[in-house]
Amino acid sequence: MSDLRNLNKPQQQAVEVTEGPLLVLAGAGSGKTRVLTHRAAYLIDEKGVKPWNVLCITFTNKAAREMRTRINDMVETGANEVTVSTFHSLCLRILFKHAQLLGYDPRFEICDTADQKAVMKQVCKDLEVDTKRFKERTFINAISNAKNELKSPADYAHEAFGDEWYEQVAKVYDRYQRVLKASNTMDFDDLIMQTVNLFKREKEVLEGYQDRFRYIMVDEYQDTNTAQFELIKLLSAKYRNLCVVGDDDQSIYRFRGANIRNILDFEKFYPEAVTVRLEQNYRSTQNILDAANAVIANNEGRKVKSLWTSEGEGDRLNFRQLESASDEAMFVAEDIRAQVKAGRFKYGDCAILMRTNVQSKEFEDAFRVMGIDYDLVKGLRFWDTKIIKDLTSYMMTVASGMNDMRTARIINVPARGIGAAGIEKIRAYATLHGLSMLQVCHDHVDEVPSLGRTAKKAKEFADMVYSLRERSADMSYSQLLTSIIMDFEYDKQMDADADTPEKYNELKDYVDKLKEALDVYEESTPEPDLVDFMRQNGLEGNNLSSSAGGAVIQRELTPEEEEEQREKKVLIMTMHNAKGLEFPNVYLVGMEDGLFPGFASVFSEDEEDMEEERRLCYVAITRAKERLTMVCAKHRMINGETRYSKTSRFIKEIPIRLMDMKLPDRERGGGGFEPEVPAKVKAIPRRSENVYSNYAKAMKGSQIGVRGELSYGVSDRVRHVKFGEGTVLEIKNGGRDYEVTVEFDSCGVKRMFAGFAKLVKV
DNA sequence: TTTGAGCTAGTCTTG
DNA sequence: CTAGCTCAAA
Repeated sequence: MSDLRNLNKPQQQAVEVTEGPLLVLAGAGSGKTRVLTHRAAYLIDEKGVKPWNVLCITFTNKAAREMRTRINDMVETGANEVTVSTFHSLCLRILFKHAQLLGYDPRFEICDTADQKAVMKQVCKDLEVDTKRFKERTFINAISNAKNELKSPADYAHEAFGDEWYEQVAKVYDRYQRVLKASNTMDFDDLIMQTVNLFKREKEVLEGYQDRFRYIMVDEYQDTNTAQFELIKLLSAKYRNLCVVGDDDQSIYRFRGANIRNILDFEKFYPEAVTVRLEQNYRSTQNILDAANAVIANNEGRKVKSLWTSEGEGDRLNFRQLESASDEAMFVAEDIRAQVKAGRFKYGDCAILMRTNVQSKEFEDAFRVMGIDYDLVKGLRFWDTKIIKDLTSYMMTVASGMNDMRTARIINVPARGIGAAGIEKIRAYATLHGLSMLQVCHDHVDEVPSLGRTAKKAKEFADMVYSLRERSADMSYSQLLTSIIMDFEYDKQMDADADTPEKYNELKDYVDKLKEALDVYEESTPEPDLVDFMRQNGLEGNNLSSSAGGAVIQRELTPEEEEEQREKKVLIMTMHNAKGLEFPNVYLVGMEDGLFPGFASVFSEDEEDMEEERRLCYVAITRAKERLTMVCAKHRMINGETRYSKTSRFIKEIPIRLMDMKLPDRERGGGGFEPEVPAKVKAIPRRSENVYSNYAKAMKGSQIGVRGELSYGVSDRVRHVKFGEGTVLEIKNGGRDYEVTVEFDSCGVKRMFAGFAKLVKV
C-alpha cells in the first residue's frame, strides 16, 4: 500500500492533491512513475475511490505495462479494476463498443503503416496524382497531421484557399478516408479522432465515460497532440479531476504532432489548477545535472526548473573530438573496454546514444572488431515487418478472405504470375459487383474482362485458399501458419527476401515468434478470433533489436533475459529511443553542428526547431547516471561526401568546470588503435587552467573555415561538389563560421556554411 | 510478368 | 554511400 513517507515533499503533494486539475512538472529522473502509482494507490486505499473510476493513460505499451505491474504491487484491493491503457488502446476499446454510431462495423480492422502506404498508392493512382511531384509519404504525413488537429477532409478543403498543394491534399485526404471506411478500417490517428467525434456527437456516451473515469491521470503529457488533448478535455470535463504529468523540457516529438503548448498552457486552460514541480533527481550525479540544466537554460519557451541531487558531484564529463567517424567509434569501443577491464562498469551498463540511425554502422563495426557484444535497438516493429504482414494477411485470407487489402497483398507473394495489372482488374470487378477479390478469383474469374492467362493463376490461388480453409477446421493457428508456408511456398519468398544466411535465419525467427504469439493467444483466450488477435497485436509496438550474433530478440524481455543482457551487451540506440531509460555509463556521439543539432534546425527560420533539438540534448544528457562521455569527429562521410563539422554548440553550452579533458586510463590491449591525440595532452595533470586550454584547443581544432581562411570573396566564381559553378553573392560572418550565399548557374541561390560547403574558387 | 539496372533522396518515430 | 523504388528489357 502507499506509504507517503517514502516520498519527498513535492511528491507527497502531487499524491495528496486528488481533487481538481493538477499539473505535475516532473523533471528527468524525478520519480514521476512513483508519484503516479502512489497516487493511484492513495486514491483507492485512502480516499475510498473505486478502482474502476481511475484511469491512467500512457503513450507506449511499455509504459502502460510498467504502470500496470507497479499499481498491482501497490494497490491493496481491486488493482486490476484500474484502467491502465495507452491512448490508442483506450480509444480502440471505446470505438469497438460504439462503432455503429459512427457508421463503422464493430468488426473494423486497424490500418497500420504498411496498409496506409498501400491505400495511398491506390488513391494516388485513382486520382492520377503525379507522385513525382507529390510523394505518397508526404500525403500520409499531411493527413496524419490533419487528423491530429481534428481536421476533416472538408475542413482541409475549406482552408486550402486555392493553394495547389493544400487542394491536392484535401482531395487525397477525402478519397483516402472513403477507402478506409469502405474497407471498414481505421488508421491509428482515426482511433483518437473518431473517439473525439463520437464524444462530441453522442452526449450520453460521453457522459457514461465521464462517470466511469472520475479520476484521470495522463503520463508524458508534453507529448500529447491536439486530438489527445481534446479527448482528455472531454473525458475530464464533468469531474475535472485531471492530473497530468510531464516535462516540457522533454518534449521531443513535435515532428509527429505533439503540441508543447498543451503543457505550457495547462494553467490557462485550468485556472484553478495546482502546479507541483519535481526537481529532485534520483538518477544522476550533480555534474551531469548541472550540464543538463546549463544546456536547457538556453531555451526561451519553458517552465523554469532546475534539477538537483543529494548524491554529490561525481565525475566530470568527458569530451573528445576525434578525426573521423570510425576513430570516434573505436575511441568509444576502447573506452568501454577499459571501463569494463577496470571493473567499474559492465558492458550492459554502457549505452551509445546517437542522433540518427545511419551513425550506428561505425559502432557496430568497432564492436565487432573488438569482440564486444552489442544490441542495436531498431525502430522496426515486429507487426510492421514484411514477413509478419505477409503471413498474417495469408491467415486472414484463408480464414475469411473478406479484406481485399490483405488478399491483394499476398495474392502474388511469392510471384505466381498475377501481376499488378491483373490484380487491378480483379479489384475493379470485385468492387463493381460487391464481392471480395477472393470470391471473384474463386467463382467469377472467367467473367473478369481481359484477364488472359492470369485468370487460371488466380483461380488456382483461390482454390488453394479454399482447400486449406476446409482442412484448417481442426488446426490450431500455428498449424495453419505452417500449412500456409508449405501450401503457398512462402519459403520461396523468404529465400528471395533474404540476401544473406543471417537474414534468412532472422526471417525464420520471425516465423517462430509469430507461432509463439498465436499459441499463447489461442491458449489464453476463451473464444479465439483472428480479427481480435490482429487488433490486439496491431497496437502492440514491440521493437526489435539485432545483435552481433544475428539473433533477434524483442525489446521487452523476461527478467532473466534482461539480466543477462544487462551484463553482456552494450546498447546502441537513437536519443529518441533512449527517452525514459537510464544507463550508468553513457556516450553521446556525433556531437557536431549539422548532425546534432541537425541540419534542418541549424538552417531553420523557426527558433522552435533549435529548441526542440536542445530538448533532445537535455533528454540525452539526463540518461546518464554516473559517467557521461561526449564525442565528435572532425569529418565524416554523409550522403557519400566527406563533411567537415564544428563541435556541437550544445557542448559549448556546458560550463567548462564540468568538463574533463583527461584521457581515459586505457590498458593497451593490442587493439591496434591509437587515438590521434598529441602526447602532451595525456601528460598534463588535471588542473583547471590546463583543462581549459586543452578544451580551447579542442574547440579551435574544430574550426574549419575561420576568419581569413576563405579563398574566395564576394562576386568570385566558385565550384561546389554537387551544385556546380556559381557566383558568390554574400559572405556573412555567422560567428562560428561564414555563411555564404551563392547563386549557382544550374540551381539558383543557396545559402550554406563555408565549413560544410567546401567551395573552391575557379 | 519478372527481374535487375539505374535513379533518387536522405532526422527523429508511438500506436 | 546505400536502401528503396521506378522503369526498361527479356
